[in-house]
This record gives sequence, structure tokens and C-alpha cells, in this order.
Amino acid sequence: MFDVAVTARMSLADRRAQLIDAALAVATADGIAATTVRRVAEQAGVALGVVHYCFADKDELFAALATKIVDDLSVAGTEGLILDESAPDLATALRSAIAGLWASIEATPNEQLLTYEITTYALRDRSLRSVAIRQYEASQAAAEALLSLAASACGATWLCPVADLAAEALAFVDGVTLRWLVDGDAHRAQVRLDGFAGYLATQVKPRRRSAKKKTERTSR
Amino acid sequence: MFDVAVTARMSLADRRAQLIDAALAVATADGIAATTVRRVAEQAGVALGVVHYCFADKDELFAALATKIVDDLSVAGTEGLILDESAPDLATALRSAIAGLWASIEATPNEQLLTYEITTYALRDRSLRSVAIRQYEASQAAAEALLSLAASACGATWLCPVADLAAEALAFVDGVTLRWLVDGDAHRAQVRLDGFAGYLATQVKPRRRSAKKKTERTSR
DNA sequence: GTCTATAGTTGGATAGAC
DNA sequence: GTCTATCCAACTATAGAC
Repeated sequence: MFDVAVTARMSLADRRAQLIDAALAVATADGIAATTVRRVAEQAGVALGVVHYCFADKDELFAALATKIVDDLSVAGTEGLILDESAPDLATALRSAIAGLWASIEATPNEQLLTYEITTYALRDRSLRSVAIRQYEASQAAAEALLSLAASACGATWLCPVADLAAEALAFVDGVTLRWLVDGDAHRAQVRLDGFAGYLATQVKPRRRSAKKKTERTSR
Repeated sequence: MFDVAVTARMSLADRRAQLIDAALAVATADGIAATTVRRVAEQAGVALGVVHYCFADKDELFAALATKIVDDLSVAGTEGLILDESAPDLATALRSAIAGLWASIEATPNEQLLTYEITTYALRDRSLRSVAIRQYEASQAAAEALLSLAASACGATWLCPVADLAAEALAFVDGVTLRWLVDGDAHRAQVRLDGFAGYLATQVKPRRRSAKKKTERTSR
């Protein structure tokens, strides 16, 4: 599992990246509680002290790990959230977008669980709170972008602020995902999300050809 | 902080209860990760070994703690979820019920956070999975009971199975609560929940005076 | 500048005293 | 039956070798 040159020297930046990847692997597999400095070093195939050379202490390693998870998550979320511009109507477009999101969630249960762990961990640690906040801000921005795009693609406008709808959608997806992790019922989760997509599609008023209110906000 | 008789002897059952309370106090204040056998003993004012005398190992203590949290939670949830039978209509009744639930949530942020921690902890530990499942089953039953009662009090029937609506409501409350823990915006959380109550009230068909379909299910 | 060997701390568990 | 004193393992962190 270790590379060709076992004792290969590496730049600090490269080592850091390697160790964060190792930490992510351990955390995904066995959870935050099992993610010790030792296990990270072991996973990366380096000596224990190397980790402390690259990171001031365990907290710094965890902060880097949390940041990486949040970044990866927003990438995965954006990849899963694809809008089908050729959809016949808004409801269909939203349903397929949420179905895509769900597919990317269902394929990565351990990563989802880890996300919740990181969130609770960050909430207990005052210095990591900002990471949790960034996590939600990134998801929020992605959700808003999708909803705005979906509505404008169908020539419709949302009845209430996109930010509110996006927040509701995120909360619902969060809750459904957590429950799925507990009960393992992927089908029900899918049905619930699909129902929510249908509800969202009712929160819209159809296109108006008059251009008198061009100034109203389309996104935030 | 310790009682009158510092070295008071106690029955095993009483000690167990005392230690579980102590564990709950530590976990609520500082999180699962900080809940060590030592700190629990300290909090209870007993020697370290006493905990190991009462519980086979840390896992058993945690299992007992998780069970207690789930039990406490379902009590708190049922107390928060009070249906105002004198409400003029279903929407008002649901709004006030959810407002009551939110009040009990907002008053106990640390307990809510602990609940998420326990859930993720239980999901990582195969032998504790059943506790997480029981937690959701209890919430689900309480939510179903309230929705059934609310509808019948207004002489209406739900358009889709109560179990599905209850699950959606729970997921939404879960997601909104988690987000509130992160961003601290209680007002927005309240508005979101209120909006959901309004949505729920649309998922109903009004009373029918004809008694021809008395056999249709009213609850599960 | 990078890594090894080692020190120091904390936590879970137990043998045996009372 | 209840609790104290002690042990051992695992963890974080650092001094100093290369």
C-alpha cells in the first residue's frame, strides 16, 4: 500500500495533501472518533512524527480535514445537481435534478455520515464553527443557483425568495438523508424527495411577457 | 456538589441511574467525545472503578446513555407537541403544535446537538444501531398520532398516508434544527417550520358527511 | 528541511482491599 | 457487595538525529 520509495522525501505541501487524504480515508471508513494521529500516519505509510511536523497539532489536522470535506462536498453536490434544460416543465426538471442529487447521496453513505459527524464536531469546537457555516453557505449557494436557473429556463418566477426555498430544500434533503442512514430505506427516501420536488414546482408563477419589472431580483 | 454522605453506599440500580444521569450531564455540556469514564465518575462524585463495577465496559455505559437520551427525547417531544383542540382550523392547529415543538427545541440546543451526536455514534457502532432506529420509531409514532388527531379534530382526512406525512415533517424538523444549530438563526427556523405547517394543512380533504366509507383508515 | 526515537499524558480496565 | 489503588495501552506532542 506504500509507494515505491518507502522513505521518499516530499515537499511540505505534498505531504500535507497526502496526510489529509489519509485522514479522509480513515474518517470515512471508521468515523471521526477513530481518526487519531496514529491511524492517519499509518494509513499514509509515514512515521507518527511526520504528521506533527506537517500540522501543529491534531486540531489543525482536523481543521484541514473538515475544510477538505466541505470542499469535496460542494463539488459532489454541484455534480449531482444537474439541470436538464430540455425538460418539458419545471416539475420534471426539478424532479430529475433532485433524483441526480439523490443518486450521488445514495452512492456514498459513509461520506454522508461523515458530513454529519464533522458538523457536530465543528459545533462543539469553537474554532471550527466557521467550517460548519461555510459548509451550509456553499450548499445554500448551489441550491439557489439551481433553483434560479430552473425557473428562468422554464420562463417562470418563484413566488417567494429563492433563498428561502433553497433553505427549505436543503433542510428537507438533510433530514431525509439522515433518516435514510438510520433506516436504510432508500426507496422511501427517493419518494419523499420526489414529493418535495413536486411541491417546489407549485411555488412558482408562470411566465409574464411584460417586461415592466425587470429590476426584481432573480437570485441573491 | 457531592451529597451529604460522600461515601454513601447505594444499590446497583440506583448507582446505575446516578451514573447515567452524570453521563448525560457531561455529554450534554461537552459532547460525546468528551464523555469519558473518568469524567462521568468525577461528575457523579464516585471513584473511577465504580463505573466499571456498574457497567461491564464503556460501550455498555454508552448504550445505557443512548437509551436514556432516546427515552427523554420522546417524552420531551410529546410534551412539546400539544394539539390545541379549540383551534378554528387545521392550519392554525398545526401551526401552534409545531410552534410548541419548536419552543421545546429552541430551549435545549445542547440536547439537540447531543441527539445528532448519539445518532451518528450509534450508526458507527453496529451494536447501537437499534437505538438509533428506536429513536426514529418513537418520533414517527408521536408525529403520526398528532397528525391523525389534528385531522380528526377538524373533521378532515389526509390525502396521503399519515405515515408519509409524519416522516416528511420529521425530516424537515430535523433538517431545520440542524441548520439552526449551525447558523443560530432561530427566527428563520421558526418561519420555515411555520411554512411547512401551512403546507401540511393543504394535504387534507375536508369532512364528508356521508358515512359510506367508514372503513377507510384514520390512523395506523 | 524532513523525519525518527522517545517522552509525557490521558483513558479504559482490573486485582484485590474493605 | 462496594470501592480503592494500580496497571497497561493508546494517544498527542517534542527533542533532536540525519
